[in-house]
Amino acid sequence: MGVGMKSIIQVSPGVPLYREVKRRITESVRHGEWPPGGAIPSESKLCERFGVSMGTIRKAVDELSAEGFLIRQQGRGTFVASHNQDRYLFAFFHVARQDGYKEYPKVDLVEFEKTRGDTTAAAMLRTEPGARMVRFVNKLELSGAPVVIDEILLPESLFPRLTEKRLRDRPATLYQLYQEDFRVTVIRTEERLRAIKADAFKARLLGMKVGEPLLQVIRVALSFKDQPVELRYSYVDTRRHEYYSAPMAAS
Amino acid sequence: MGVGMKSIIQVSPGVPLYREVKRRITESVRHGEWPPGGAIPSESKLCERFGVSMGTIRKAVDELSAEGFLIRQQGRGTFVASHNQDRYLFAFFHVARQDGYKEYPKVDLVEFEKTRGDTTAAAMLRTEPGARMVRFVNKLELSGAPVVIDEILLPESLFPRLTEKRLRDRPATLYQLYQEDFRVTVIRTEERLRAIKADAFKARLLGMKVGEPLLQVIRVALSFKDQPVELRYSYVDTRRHEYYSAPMAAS
DNA sequence: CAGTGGTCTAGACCACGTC
DNA sequence: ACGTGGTCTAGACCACTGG
Repeated sequence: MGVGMKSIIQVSPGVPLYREVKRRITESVRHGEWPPGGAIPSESKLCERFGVSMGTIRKAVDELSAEGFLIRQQGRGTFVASHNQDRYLFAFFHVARQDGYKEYPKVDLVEFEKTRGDTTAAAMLRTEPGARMVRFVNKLELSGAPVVIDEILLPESLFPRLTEKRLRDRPATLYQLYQEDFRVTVIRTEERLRAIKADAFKARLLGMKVGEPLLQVIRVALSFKDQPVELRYSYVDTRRHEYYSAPMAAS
Repeated sequence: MGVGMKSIIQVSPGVPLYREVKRRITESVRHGEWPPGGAIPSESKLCERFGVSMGTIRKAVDELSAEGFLIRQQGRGTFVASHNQDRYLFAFFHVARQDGYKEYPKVDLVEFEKTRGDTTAAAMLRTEPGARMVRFVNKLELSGAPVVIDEILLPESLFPRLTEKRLRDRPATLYQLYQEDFRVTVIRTEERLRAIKADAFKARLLGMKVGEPLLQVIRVALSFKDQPVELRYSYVDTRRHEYYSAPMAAS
């Protein structure tokens, strides 16, 4: 049938239709039309809505679901990914025991303050230098023993009125809290790793000697359009645990 | 048109056609019909060959190219990924200077022996315990200073007659050597990381003090069907460099 | 059973590379 | 001009989920 009838939606020349469909779907989610965890319209409904054919809808939804943003379930529908789901419990937590056993950590808030980001933090979070930040430190225990310290920096502009109390209420995961309380959805992360010596503060919290090796993970969490939303320094005691890197594909 | 005419290729019920097409394409590459770096037949040719429609071919090639196994180039054709390409130089080398500068390391072979794998190595490489292995150690220099030590274990069954001389000839990358000399193609890797103390051997090679923190990367390289083909222990001096983890998607 | 996503077809035109 | 992959259409049947 070739190009067929004209589509309802307009795109600049050179922009594929399915990209515009992807953009519109993410827009609708961001604007709250379809909440995290909820279903989006069926593929045939989306055809009508956007005036494009099934194949185009499928290509758009295929990619969004490969990016982890939508979740398809045959026979049920397509859902907006939510951090409030089992599948997310270990998606961003990569520490496991050396024998491979994975468990979810018990989290304790040990510090909380409002501060201003230094130049490094401002650069990594793409805020102006000296922007207001929320800074807090969590201690993570596995099988009752402390294994990880997380130092977390959030731009206050994205997380207004985040309180110490809210963090002490033990949200299932931080990224779920970001999503539900602040409509900030973490899509992916970038990480850099180093081996460092434990300082007095970390050694005390982790029950190790000063100077012992510690795995440092510098993580930037990114939302839509690669906007950085969280800077996190993790310190992992790898005497009995390991850090699992995501599988590296050849591409 | 619905199910249309019957396809030439047969599949067990429940196995999608495009999966069978994927399997056949990888088979043809593995059997040497289309060499790494070479072009595979055009999509229309593949339609005839497999007796399926373009859409099905495209879905198969889409996935193989997302897995990094094929490379599409509009207007030119589709090629079998080869480790002998610029894009691969940093695909599996994740160490960069702290300011983000990336360079390709100068490699020196410092040990080479034929040995037998211990139980750990045998388990990770899925060989029988005590299988013959080739073991060698490389020292990697960046900007003239040693930064990484690689200890590499290969099952001799996959790499027969690999000689010390061949490794000293400075192949562009090891994975290129595996591919060209032994038809072993690395598709992806799995990595686990720890922070450890430098021992005397590593401290000497890296020009650091014994006991200084060192990043250990335990990597298993996998080929088709997730067959493990290489076990590598990397030790990275992260005083001036960092280890970049692959981006973590939400899925 | 009706509705969803999953697979598949047989075409068409477009954008790009090469000659 | 020609062949490649990239996009898109308008359908069809299949497999699964839920009432």
